[in-house]
Amino acid sequence: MGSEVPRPCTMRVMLRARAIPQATVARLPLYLRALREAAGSATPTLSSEELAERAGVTAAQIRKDLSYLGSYGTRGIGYDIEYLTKQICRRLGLDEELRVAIVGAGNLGVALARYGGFSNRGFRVVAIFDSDPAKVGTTVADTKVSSTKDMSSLLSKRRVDIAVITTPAAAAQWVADVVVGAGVQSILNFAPTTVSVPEGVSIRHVDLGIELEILSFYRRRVDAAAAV
Amino acid sequence: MGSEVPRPCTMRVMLRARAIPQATVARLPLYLRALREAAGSATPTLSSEELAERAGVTAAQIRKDLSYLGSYGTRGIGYDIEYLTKQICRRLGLDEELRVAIVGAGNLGVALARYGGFSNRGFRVVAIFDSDPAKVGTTVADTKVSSTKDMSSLLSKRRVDIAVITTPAAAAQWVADVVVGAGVQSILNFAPTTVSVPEGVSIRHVDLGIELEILSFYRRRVDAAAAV
DNA sequence: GACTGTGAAAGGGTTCACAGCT
DNA sequence: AGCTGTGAACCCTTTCACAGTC
Repeated sequence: MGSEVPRPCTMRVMLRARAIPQATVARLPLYLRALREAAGSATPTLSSEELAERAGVTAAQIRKDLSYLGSYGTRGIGYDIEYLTKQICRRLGLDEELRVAIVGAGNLGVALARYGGFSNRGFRVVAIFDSDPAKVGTTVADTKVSSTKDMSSLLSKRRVDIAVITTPAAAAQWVADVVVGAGVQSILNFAPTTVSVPEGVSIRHVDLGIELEILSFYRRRVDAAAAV
Repeated sequence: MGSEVPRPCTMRVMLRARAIPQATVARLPLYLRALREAAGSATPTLSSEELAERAGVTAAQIRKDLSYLGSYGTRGIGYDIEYLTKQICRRLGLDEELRVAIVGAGNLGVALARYGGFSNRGFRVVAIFDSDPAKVGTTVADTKVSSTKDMSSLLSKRRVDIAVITTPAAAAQWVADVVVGAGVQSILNFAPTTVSVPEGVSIRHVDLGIELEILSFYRRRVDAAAAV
């Protein structure tokens, strides 16, 4: 995954609780996913070791990470699946529905709009935009595609929390500027280019080509290992 | 960024050159992208500061990272765009075409197959698989969709380097097992579940829901900042 | 006995600051 | 003068090991 989020100074904002390290924040959703998978299992509790196994990290890591949230486990027993799930959700701000807009109704944009993983995780796609007049007015996954000309007004009217950019690289910075101008403070960028945003706005980058290029590097190393 | 790649021990394999830190490897593709964007510019060279600006990192970081590759810059001048591009490509193993298979011809799989960013970056989609008989035989982006039953044989016959998993979560582990069994050593997993692979196989995870959940956390923090 | 929570130690990664080249 | 390359300092993250609790 590509990513950059908080300036160190943004973190210092947290006054009350222990600050949660970035690295931990990035893993909490992983634990959440593992907990949901485990929700149907026989026992209502889970040890750090079992959770670690499911999430693909070490048990010590789990315990350390969860300790930043508070003491939600029981010594000698483990963690209550349902309770821990609720606590992590709360800490991630997932206890209220988050409203998502997708900008760019190309293949990827449409794929994301139809992606089932959003709705059952508390996200709702409330707007889809495209600059192509032929696409404007069509319906994708129960949502009408709007013109990018109307972005500014519609973004605030529909109270969008997160904007997902799936336009070509050339349009990405412009889209980000408009979106930020409309008050959106969180952006997920799939366009293969660097996008800059003002202080206080969070942006994460996902570049499919980059993921493949990183794999390419380690492929070579593996070959070398085989050759030794 | 979702991801896990090399056990620490895998790194120790490198005998000849200075080992390149993981964090640096993950940034090299970023520099590559920035260099390509700068390729059309007036000057044939670029300072670490200019490159940093384009890639969204600090100049010191650029210099440190590039120093792991060798001394490819010129003091007082900067880096030659074309030469540096070539060197990074070589180090990432991108000087030969890499052959990609996509498993799962749903919305996301099709979007990826059609994604232009692959071909112009040296990747070639040579196979697409799906378990749905209705999809098998159809053509997506000039490639015939094959049955997942034929994966094992086709993966080796077509010399696939990297497998991309875009199936539902329930099928992901099975797909990974088959793919690894066929000799593929690099996997990019989009299924929202943890997949385990044997030592020596590289896997990276991209989970769209997780990216949104991470953004959700920092959204809260930003609100807190505004409130202070 | 089993398992969590956490200080302390170890390990990586980033930033600094400047020596060294052109 | 301008900019790279790099040891050293700093900071963040992970791992260890064990005290604390059920």
